[in-house]
Amino acid sequence: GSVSDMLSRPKPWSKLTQKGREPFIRMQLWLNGELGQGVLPVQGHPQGPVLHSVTSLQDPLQQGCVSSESTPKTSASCSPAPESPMSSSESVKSLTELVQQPCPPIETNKDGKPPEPSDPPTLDSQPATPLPLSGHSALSIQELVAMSPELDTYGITKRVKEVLTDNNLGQRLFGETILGLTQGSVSDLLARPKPWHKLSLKGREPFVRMQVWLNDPNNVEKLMDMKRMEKKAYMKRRHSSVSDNQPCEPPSVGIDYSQGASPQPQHQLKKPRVVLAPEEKEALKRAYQQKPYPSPKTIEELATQLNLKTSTVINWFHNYRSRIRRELFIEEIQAGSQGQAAASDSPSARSGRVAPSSEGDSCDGVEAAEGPGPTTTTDNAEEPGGPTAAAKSQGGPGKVEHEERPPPPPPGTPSPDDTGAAEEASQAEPPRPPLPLEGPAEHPASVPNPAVPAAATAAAAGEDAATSAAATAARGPASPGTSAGTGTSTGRSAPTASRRPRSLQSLFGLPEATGVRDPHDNPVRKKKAANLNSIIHRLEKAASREEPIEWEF
DNA sequence: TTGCAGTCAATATC
DNA sequence: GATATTGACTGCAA
Repeated sequence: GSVSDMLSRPKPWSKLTQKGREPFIRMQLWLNGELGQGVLPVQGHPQGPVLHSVTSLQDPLQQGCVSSESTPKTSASCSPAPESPMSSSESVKSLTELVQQPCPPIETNKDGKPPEPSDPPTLDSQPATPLPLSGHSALSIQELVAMSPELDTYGITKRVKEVLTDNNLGQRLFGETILGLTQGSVSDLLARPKPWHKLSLKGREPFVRMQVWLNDPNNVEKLMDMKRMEKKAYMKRRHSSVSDNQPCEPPSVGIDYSQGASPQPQHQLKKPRVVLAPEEKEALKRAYQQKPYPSPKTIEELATQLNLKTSTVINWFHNYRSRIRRELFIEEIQAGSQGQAAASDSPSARSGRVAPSSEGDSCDGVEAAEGPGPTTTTDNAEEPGGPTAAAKSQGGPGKVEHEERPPPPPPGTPSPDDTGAAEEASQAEPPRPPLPLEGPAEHPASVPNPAVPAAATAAAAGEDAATSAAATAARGPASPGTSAGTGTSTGRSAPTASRRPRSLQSLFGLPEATGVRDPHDNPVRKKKAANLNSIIHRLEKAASREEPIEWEF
């Protein structure tokens, strides 16, 4: 709607606000074929080295960026379409420079304004996560992301972890300073990176930042500086509060409820965090096992029986589905890097070969071949074969076509209706059926994978290991080939990667980042893809047949 | 409206 | 104190 309006009734430049000018600049760049080429330093800081690159073309915007600094707090500034400057053609050059030269992650504060001691918040605190990346950088990073070649997320996080631990740098510092994310997010990201092709543009951002950071020869040094400054600030603050005889503020440098003088009300407004009891979780898992996508009614019942808010139940299901998916990605990666690293260029494989330094550790205990097991009722998820198998089986196809479909009937699973499950759940420790929650309860892989129910089923149904493996391996590249592709993100990435400018290559220069992805020149891969497609096709058919009965198991 | 991705931030665990 | 986990929230897309 906005586009339509803009295209049919463009306002004169002079009447546009800075923000309003943005789309036009984008259009102009797009027309020039420049959009995306120029990039600001990821860690763009006020005095970011490349800032100039953006100027020429859009002065106004440039200012916008600057001004945006005043509102950088909200993650919004960092999100999708922040006021960001565009980059001009020359920025391409800057981009390269940027990446090759030490980018100034934390500088901002260094000279200009060191992180306020007493107000450490400025930089670290505040959910102002995006602080580190003020306005312009925010946008540029997006461009960068858009043009970025396929990155080996697994390898990147691995290296980041190494660097951080080697240098005794914390996730919080790194996250807030370099990524603009909180510690929890960083932890999650580092521990469970999603494969590049599964990431949305926004989701890729942190990885691009990490890559750029890794390429910065002074990265560690800068973080160290930052760390020192923080410490100093903290000491100072502590000192002053002590001398003032006031209760110390929460030491957390980064948090700042203490902001302002009225933390009180805030505290009161805070809702206590809900913590689900183990039994409740188990019950939910069981319910999930039977119905990953419960109907509102079911949710209602579950909530009632577990004495939870329905929103809590809803959230739980959302989170659980999504986290399981993540787990599977990881397993897939591990399995892939171990199994067919050489054969495919799926992210997993790539991660294996890419990071030579890190190579070899990615996989452990994952048997390439799995027994009949993937879907055994009892789900020996803990087994090496279990998760792997699950991951594999669900690998590409499922996600591809049936991602959000109700999962296939868990093989062997009786078909109690969800209510029953809930009931069961409500009873503290009921003698429950051999559901996967048991031992491996926590093991996502043991649960029907929401992401790829169909595939899982297929696998269970007799997809041979090779096929499953193929699914996994072919996943990345194969998917695009598939009619459905791997979902939107994949669709996005592929084309992008293929037309990325050289400068970007240099940006992400590392061999692994070069996105050596040519699904086409690998016959094996093709074969696998074909295989996959046929599986998907069959599954689809089967699925549509089942639909009428509502996937009620 | 529903589901998802991405995050935050409180809390648990190491 | 650092890191991991997880319930909740936001924004977006179908």
